[in-house]
Amino acid sequence: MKNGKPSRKEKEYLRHRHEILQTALELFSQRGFHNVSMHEIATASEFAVGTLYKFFSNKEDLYRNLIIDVSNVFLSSLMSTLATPGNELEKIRACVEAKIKVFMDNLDYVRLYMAETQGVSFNVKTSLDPEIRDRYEKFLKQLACVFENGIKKRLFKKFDPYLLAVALDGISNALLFHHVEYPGAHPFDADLIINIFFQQVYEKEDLRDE
Amino acid sequence: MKNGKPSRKEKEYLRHRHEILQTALELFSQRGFHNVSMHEIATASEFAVGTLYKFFSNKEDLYRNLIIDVSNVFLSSLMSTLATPGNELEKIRACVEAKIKVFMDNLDYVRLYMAETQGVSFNVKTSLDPEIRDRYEKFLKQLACVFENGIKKRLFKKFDPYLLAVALDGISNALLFHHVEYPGAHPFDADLIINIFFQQVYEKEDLRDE
DNA sequence: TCATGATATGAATTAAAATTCAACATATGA
DNA sequence: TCATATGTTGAATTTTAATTCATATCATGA
Repeated sequence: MKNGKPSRKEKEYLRHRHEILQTALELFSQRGFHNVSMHEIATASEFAVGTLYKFFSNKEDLYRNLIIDVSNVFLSSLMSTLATPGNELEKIRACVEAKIKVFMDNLDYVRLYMAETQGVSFNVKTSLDPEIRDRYEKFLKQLACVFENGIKKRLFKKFDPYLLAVALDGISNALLFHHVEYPGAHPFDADLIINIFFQQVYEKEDLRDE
Repeated sequence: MKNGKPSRKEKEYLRHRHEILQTALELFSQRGFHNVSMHEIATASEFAVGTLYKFFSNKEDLYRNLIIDVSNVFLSSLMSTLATPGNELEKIRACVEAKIKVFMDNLDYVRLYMAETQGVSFNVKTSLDPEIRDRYEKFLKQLACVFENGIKKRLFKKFDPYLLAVALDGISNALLFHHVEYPGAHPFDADLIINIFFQQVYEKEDLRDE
C-alpha cells in the first residue's frame, strides 16, 4: 500500500471490507447494535463469520469503524458548507440545506449517526464514542464561529454563539427526525428552519409588554 | 387492594417494587439496557435475582415499566403547564421553564426518557416503544394546539403549529442535552430559549434583501 | 410455641451470541 | 504442474447473561 497505488489485491480487500460495512450499516441502523448478530451480518454480506474477524477484530471494532465512516460522510459534508463564499446567513442556509440533503439521501447513515450523537449513545459501551463526540463538537464549534462572525458584523443579535449553534442544530435535528418517523405528515424545507430561527415567531414588535 | 386502602403488605410490596425500579433506572440511564445485567440490578438493589422475577416477568418487562413511570413523571409535568392560565406565550414559557426544572431535577430520568423519544430508540426491541411514542406525540400535539391558538389570535406568525412544537421541543432538548454533557460550559435559562425562538435572531428588519 | 402460607434466595440451568481455528479453496508464479 | 501463500469457511468452543425452581427464611395467628 504505502503511499499512492493500491494493488488489485488491496482494492479487493477494501471492496470486501466496504461490502461488510455496508451490510452491517443496514442491519444496525434498522435494529441496533445488540439486536444484530455477527452471523446475521455474515449471512447478509455473503461471507462466513470467520471472515468478518479477518477484517475486524471483533463486533465492537466493526461497529466503531462503521460509525467513524458514517460520521465522516455526514460531518465533512456539513463542514464544507460553512467555508462556502457569502455572508454568515448564506453560509448557515447552505449548511441547513446540505444537512437536509445528506439526511434524506442517507437515512441509514442518519439513524446510526443520530443514535450516536443524540440520545445518549446507549447502544455500545460508552467508551466508544469520545472520538465521534469530538468530531461533532468540532462541527458545532465551527458553526458557532460563523454565528460569532455574524454577531460581530451586527448581522445577528447578541446571543452566545455556541448556544445558537446548538439550538439551530437542535431544531433541524428535531424536524428531520420527525420527518424520518412520519414522512410526509408535516412537510418542511430549509427555508422553514431558517425562517423559524432567524425571523421571529412572535408577531408583535417587543416581546415584553403585551 | 381493590379501591382505596393499600394494606401494609401492599405498601411494602410497592416500596420494594419502587426500590428495584429506582436502582434499575440509575443503572440503565448510565449504561443502557443491554449493558446492565439482572444480576447487577439484583446486587445493587439488595435483592436476589429470583426476587426480581417476582416483581417483573422478565428484564424487558422491568424496563418497560420503568420507561412508563419515567414518561409519566416527565410528560404529566409538562402537560399541566399548558393548561396554566394566561396567554399562549405565557403557557409556552411556563412549559419551557417546567421542562428545564424537571430535567435538572431528574437527570437519570431524562437520560432514559431521551433515549426513548429521541435517537431512534435502539436499546430494546422496537416493539416496546409505541406506547411511549404515543404519549410523546400527544404532548407535542397539545403544544401544537397552543401554538395554533396563538396564531389564530395573531400573537404568533403563521407557521405550521405542529412544526413549531417540534422545533421548540428540539431547541430545548438540544440545549438541555448539551447541558447534561458539559454542565456549566454555556449557561442558559428558559429566557434564552424563549428569546431565540420568539425574538428574531437576525438583526435586520427583513430577511430577504440584505 | 409451632404450623402454615407468603416471600426471598442464589446455585443450577438454559439460551443466545461472540469468537476461534483446523481444514479447505483459490490464486500466484516458479 | 505443483508448492506456497493468501484468503475463506463454518462447526465447535467459549462467554455471557437471562431465567428457573427447589430450598430457606420470615411473618402471622392459632
